Amino acid sequence: MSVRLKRDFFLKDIHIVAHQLVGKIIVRKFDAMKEERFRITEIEMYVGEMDLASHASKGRTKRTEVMYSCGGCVYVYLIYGMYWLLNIVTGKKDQAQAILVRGVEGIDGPGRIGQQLKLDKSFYGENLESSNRIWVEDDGMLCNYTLHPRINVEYAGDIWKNKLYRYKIEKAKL
DNA sequence: GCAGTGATACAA
DNA sequence: TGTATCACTGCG
Repeated sequence: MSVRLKRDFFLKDIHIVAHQLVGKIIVRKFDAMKEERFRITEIEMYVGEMDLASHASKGRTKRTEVMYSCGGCVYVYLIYGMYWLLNIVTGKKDQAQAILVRGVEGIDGPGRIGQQLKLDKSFYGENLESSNRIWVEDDGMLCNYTLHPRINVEYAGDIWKNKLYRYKIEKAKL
């Protein structure tokens, strides 16, 4: 029995949402016939404007605008001209928190997830509570996870690049 | 180890 | 207008 997560799940502080999001299921409906499910195995937190690794550290721009809306929206952006990365906005309006989905079951790597889920700029700002093509479900599975530093954030300075903001599911629990 | 790739942000 | 940068991947 799988239940779609409502907006209030994402409105909590990012630290709470992140540890509850590990093991949840991303559902991507491609058309009437095709609907695929992916259990989240790895995520990273970007905790707000003060986080020097976050796009929001540069303030509000056209690209980061959706990070400033309240939780439950999708933030996608194109990186290196090739890959659409999937993020989920959390917290209250103007907190600028977002969680990068770095791995799901069967797909390792944020760029590959974007390819597999056929993401593009039209997903920018998509509402996870009401969308008919992408949402998140809870099937009740509880997962343990391990903490690690984030990847490719060398530019963020000693304090922020070393934060244990990457959550990885324990393989044994899958 | 590093090329490929193009939108974005900011300087000018 | 130009250009430096980039929350990555795949092929050496």
